[in-house]
Amino acid sequence: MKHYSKQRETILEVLRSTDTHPTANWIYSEVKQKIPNISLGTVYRNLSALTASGEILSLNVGDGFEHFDGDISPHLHLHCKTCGNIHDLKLKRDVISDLAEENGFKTDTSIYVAYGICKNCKTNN
Amino acid sequence: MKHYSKQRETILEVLRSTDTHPTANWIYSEVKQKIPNISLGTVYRNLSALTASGEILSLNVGDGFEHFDGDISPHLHLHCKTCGNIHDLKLKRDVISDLAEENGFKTDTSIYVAYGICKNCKTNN
DNA sequence: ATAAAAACAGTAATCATTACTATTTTGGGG
DNA sequence: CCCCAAAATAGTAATGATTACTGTTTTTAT
Repeated sequence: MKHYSKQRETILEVLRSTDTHPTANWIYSEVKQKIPNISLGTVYRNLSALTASGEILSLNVGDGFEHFDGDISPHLHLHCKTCGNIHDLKLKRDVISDLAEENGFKTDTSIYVAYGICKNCKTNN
Repeated sequence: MKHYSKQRETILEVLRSTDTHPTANWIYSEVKQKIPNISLGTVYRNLSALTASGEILSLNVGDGFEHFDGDISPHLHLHCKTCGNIHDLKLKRDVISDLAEENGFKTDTSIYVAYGICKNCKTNN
């Protein structure tokens, strides 16, 4: 097990303790409660490093923000255009990645985003 | 069939004539050859409108640019981290969207991106 | 033909992200 | 324990893709 800086460990903790797919800025404000003088640049740098090493996922749903996900198991992201939330749907198998591999593409990460309206928003409107 | 402005029609033509998943700026420079005084803002505005109406897809692979796709049939996007190209892989059925619908999420668009190394780059390195 | 609405060109502003710099922390020998 | 080089950090400045704004032109409906 690698040895991380306190900053990186706290960033990972914070990210893994939520399923809200937060932005860098949200993570920054959370981590700041534990490390008050942490820099926003440090948050960005560590999130980039963690993404590059495959420990977390980076997700872009087209709202102008990069979102991060501490759950790297294969799952769908359902982005509701009404409430704006990103819901998860676990997959038994990463069927899309399988398909890519069958066609000669060596995958290391796969991101799925479906856009529409979630169950909650459908029934409440 | 709706009546579009010359600008919007040209933007659609340009986008549909390529499978390179271009950026707004690339589309702008192409359309400029046909409409020399078109404004970059016009390109952005029309791409947004076309995306909102579902006539084209907006795609974000994490390179800092928004990419656009004139092909709205279900397919994977394979983003090669070596050559940077986005390759397409056609799907017979939109299995992921089906799964989302089965779970109560009403989809209108689904975007799939797999990250890795494409066939070309694998054999040439 | 005319007026209201929509789209446009051109330009200015925004702001999430990245780059930079001086300082601090870390880890490995000796 | 002490030294030094490498890595990480805090704080701040810069970047640049995208959006917003404004005055003008084009379209649409009556």
